[in-house]
Amino acid sequence: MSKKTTIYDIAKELNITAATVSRALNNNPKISSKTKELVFETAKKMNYEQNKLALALKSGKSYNVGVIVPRIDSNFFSSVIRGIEEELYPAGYHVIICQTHDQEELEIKNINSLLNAQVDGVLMSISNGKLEENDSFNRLLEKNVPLIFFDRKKEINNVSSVTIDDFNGAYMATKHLIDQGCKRIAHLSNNRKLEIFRNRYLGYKQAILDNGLEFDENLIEEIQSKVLEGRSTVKRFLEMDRPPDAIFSSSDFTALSAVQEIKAHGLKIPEDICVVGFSNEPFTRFMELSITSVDQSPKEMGKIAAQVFLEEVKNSKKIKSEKHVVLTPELIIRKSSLKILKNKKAKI
Amino acid sequence: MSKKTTIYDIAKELNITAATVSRALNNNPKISSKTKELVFETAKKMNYEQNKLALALKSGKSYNVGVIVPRIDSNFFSSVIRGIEEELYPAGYHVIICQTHDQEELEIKNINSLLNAQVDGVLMSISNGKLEENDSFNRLLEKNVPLIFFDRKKEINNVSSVTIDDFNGAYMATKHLIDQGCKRIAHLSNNRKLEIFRNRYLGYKQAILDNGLEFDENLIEEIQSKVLEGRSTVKRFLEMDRPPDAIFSSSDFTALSAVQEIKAHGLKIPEDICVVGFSNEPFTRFMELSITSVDQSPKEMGKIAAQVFLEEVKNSKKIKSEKHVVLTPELIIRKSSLKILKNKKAKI
DNA sequence: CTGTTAGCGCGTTCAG
DNA sequence: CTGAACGCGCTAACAG
Repeated sequence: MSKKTTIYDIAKELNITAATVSRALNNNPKISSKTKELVFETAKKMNYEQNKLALALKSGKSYNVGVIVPRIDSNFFSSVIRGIEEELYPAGYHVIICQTHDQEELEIKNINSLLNAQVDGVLMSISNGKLEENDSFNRLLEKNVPLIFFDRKKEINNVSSVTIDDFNGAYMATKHLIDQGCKRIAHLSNNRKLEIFRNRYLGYKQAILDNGLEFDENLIEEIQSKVLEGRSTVKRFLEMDRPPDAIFSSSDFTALSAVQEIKAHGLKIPEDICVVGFSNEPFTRFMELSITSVDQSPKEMGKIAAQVFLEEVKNSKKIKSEKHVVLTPELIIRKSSLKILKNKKAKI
Repeated sequence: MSKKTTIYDIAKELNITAATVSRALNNNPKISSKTKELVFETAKKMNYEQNKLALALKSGKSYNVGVIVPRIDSNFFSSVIRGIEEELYPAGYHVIICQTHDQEELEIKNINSLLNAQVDGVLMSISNGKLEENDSFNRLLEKNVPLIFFDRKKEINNVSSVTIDDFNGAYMATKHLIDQGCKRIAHLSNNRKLEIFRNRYLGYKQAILDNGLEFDENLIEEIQSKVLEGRSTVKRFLEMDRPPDAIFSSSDFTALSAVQEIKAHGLKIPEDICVVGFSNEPFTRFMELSITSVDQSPKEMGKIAAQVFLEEVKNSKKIKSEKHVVLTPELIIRKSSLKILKNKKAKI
């Protein structure tokens, strides 16, 4: 109701200029401490609050940062966001969260909207599209809007990224299955045009080869990470002449569907077949049959992505240089893959 | 890199005034269609894009709307948000999502931040705090920022809300358990200072009383909706002299913990004890032992909340009037409570 | 140390 | 139908 008080109001109150008030409020050293005090006092008294919009117009900065993720209802992404928030709020930034639902058109729309909202930067995990000639990234770069990828990245000049070592995570997971005595390990993959899934595939493959197991293309399938779609693939696996004795999934959600399908077939986990997922979603721990998974320290990832952004903003004048942070994944071993007791160090 | 083109640039290009350009762009009827065409053409040619910040400063509108939820990694809230987005994006608004993590201090901080960001409205589901003398809501109202509650609301003058009929949802769920032959139905409640949990409690109670069952206070416990906290309570229930034969939980997450604890005790679901949750989170469907739950049509809820907001903005001059939309919940019956085959209509 | 002036980009009178 | 001028709230440049 009551009109917002501006620096002019408090200037009039004190018989000084708005400029002086502005300087005082910004702690400009050229202002006498007396007037500063006075200004701060009456500012408080009059319930003054800085108009961010005017500041934004003037400075060209909106203090808004866009975060684009495939979806927010996976613990991985919501945790990354949490990390970003924790780092960015104290720095005075706001976070605008957008979802692509893995649709490229939405991704482009989101980028345009954020550009339109004059965001100071964009932190994103790219969507699962064809990705061939999507130039929306370039539009960001043209406008000099810092862009930082996390998790799902793409190689672009001058664009920094924060990821985990997906190759190694997959390698560890597969090696663990091999250590458990598994000989035919299937892999539920995902769109391998995305680096993360390609790297998980490669890590899996390397572990197979390094350990003298047979590498069988038939045991690999590229599916969407939807719970239901995974089941048919697993069904096919189980009905093979030589079915797998383990499944390494590049997603916890497909790992879940694998568990369901395996049980439906009357097989036992981990006795008949072991299962390992990826992401360490909370449900993998809470299930009665807990699922082994690879943790990606998502909150940490978000924090670091935010830090990289803040640095880029600070050094905006200097020549941009890419920064690529790679976090180390951790294998969380649970029931779904634990055939052998830890201390036995069995050798099959 | 290249300076953004403004209406001045395109004015100079055409030897007219910025004002004319502005009017043309806004389809002001007083502009000749010829100049309009011309303006639109060159605007496109010069890659003109409206500076929202300037517009915001001028109009006092930021075209940003704040959405505050306890957390985003529950399907319920992320679906509500999805609904809000679908309604608000086409109207030119952006959505800033904030999480309270059920901490009142964060709630207050979020409101202040949003206020600071000059949002045009706030849609929120209140947090699980003491809630006694929290005046941050009033600060919104004082500044005439439309506030709309969804799901978790609070009675405040001039504040609209969108909720489901929690009483009835709980009543239906409890009645269903009674129809299944259950006689001692426990209730996992939650902070009953929040209307939703109070109403679910009341619906449960009413169903018990209406059907001549014994209402036993010992079978009710007010817990946080954390998976782990629930287990100890269920443990206590199961170790009673006369343990319950059903559990109605006001949250799917505690329902999940109940299932785990019951299984750990070697009891069978639904034969020995039935379980019903609330919210219809996806995992209730995907679990091997699927859980009966009450669906809250979250996306619909989000859409309606957004519509109510848009209306309030449109009629900002008129006297504000509260609007309270109450959606009808739906009981989704699954394995965890299905003792009796549907068609038998048994009567115990 | 502080006042004056100007401009960020837009919409909106008020004239013509 | 269109131009000139102003103001939104703030900061930065230039004076003094």
